[in-house]
Amino acid sequence: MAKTAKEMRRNDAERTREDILDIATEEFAEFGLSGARVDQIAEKTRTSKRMIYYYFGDKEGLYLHCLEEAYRVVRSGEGKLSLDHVEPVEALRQLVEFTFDHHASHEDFIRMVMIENIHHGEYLKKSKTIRELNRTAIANLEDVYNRGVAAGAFRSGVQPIDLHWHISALCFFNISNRSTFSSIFDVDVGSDTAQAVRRQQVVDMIMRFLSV
Amino acid sequence: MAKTAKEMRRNDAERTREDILDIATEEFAEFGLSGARVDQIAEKTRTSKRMIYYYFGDKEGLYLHCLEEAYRVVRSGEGKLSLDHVEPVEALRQLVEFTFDHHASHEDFIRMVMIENIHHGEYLKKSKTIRELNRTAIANLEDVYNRGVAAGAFRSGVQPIDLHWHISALCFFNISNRSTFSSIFDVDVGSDTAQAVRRQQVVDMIMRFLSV
DNA sequence: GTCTATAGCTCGATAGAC
DNA sequence: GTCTATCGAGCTATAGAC
Repeated sequence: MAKTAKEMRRNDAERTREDILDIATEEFAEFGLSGARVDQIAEKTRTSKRMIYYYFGDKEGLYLHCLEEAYRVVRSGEGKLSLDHVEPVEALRQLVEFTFDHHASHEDFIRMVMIENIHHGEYLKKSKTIRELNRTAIANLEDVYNRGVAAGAFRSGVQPIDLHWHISALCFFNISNRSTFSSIFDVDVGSDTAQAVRRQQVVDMIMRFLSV
Repeated sequence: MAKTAKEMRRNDAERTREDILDIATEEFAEFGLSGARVDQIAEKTRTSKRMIYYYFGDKEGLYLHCLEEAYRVVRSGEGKLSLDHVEPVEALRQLVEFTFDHHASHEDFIRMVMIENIHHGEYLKKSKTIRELNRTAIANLEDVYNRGVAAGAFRSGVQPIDLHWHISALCFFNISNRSTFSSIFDVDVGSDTAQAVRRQQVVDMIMRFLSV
């Protein structure tokens, strides 16, 4: 079915918005909120600075939209994991490995979260969208954990949110502090072999944390 | 003994430098390298913008000196721990608790490291000083770990640097991602009770990681 | 205190679909 | 005529530097 001219134009508008968001995310992730330059973002898009202000109001509005988009991408990736019919120990292992790999392949997301923490989370606070996106992340984990406790595989008494905290901490730090850690200890913690060891250790650590 | 006029002046100069460094660290830690304002730093010191450029060359030079100073403060704090005559399990517990508490009470340091990671560690790379400061941090840990293995309390085969990585990850993330984590899950992860639980869990996690 | 570059931001206008 | 997406030029404040 042929699109009407109006739809065509709306799609173009939508593509323009997405183009701006993609480029802006790269720039904010690389240089931070204050370091990123609206001029630079505009130059890299196929549109103009005028359109950035037209669609997003100001630099901070653009940043907030980029932050929301970054969370959306990551959580939608997590949503694709279906662990309902996997036995709990194996399910948890898969969940941890997935988080580790996913964070490693979404460095822009990690950097956006770092930057947002530098800003004391003030933009995230404004976004109902992001909070809603994350609620479901805990639900999956809680299900796996509860099944594991019921099966006698995990000790009881651990809060799902605490478990999530530990998984996040290990997988997040792996990317966020790679530069300084490598530099200080003169090792390349990002190398394939180093990452394989790290991945195994993180899984091991979470498993041991839950073992009875 | 009375100081000569020349010594007095040197002390004043030293105090001026330290004053600038202290204020600048606060500003960089709060706003980042690009976000911090030289004007603002100058205004908060008891000296002038002219002196900042006199002592530190430019904004980036000032930033690098602040980064070095932040590492110096933290590592000198760690140096005060003497664990040589404490039995290994207890020594490790103290070391983890110390790291946890120390990071929690030096938020500016955490933020400087976050900011430096956003900059891909490019300034840290330039600083021989910082790398040298950190070498000794591993040595203490290695001694405790080796004694634990010899005593049959820890499993063998763990690299001291990996152990350090895990301790750092958990203690660092606890501060670095506090804002976004609290916001997303509508909990105050920084509250006293939450921190007490977290501290215990982190110790537990490291102990379980090393248990035979 | 002063200089200069540049940052974020805005205005006026236009082309094309209805 | 109206509305929406778009553009280029330019304004104003302020940053780093000396």
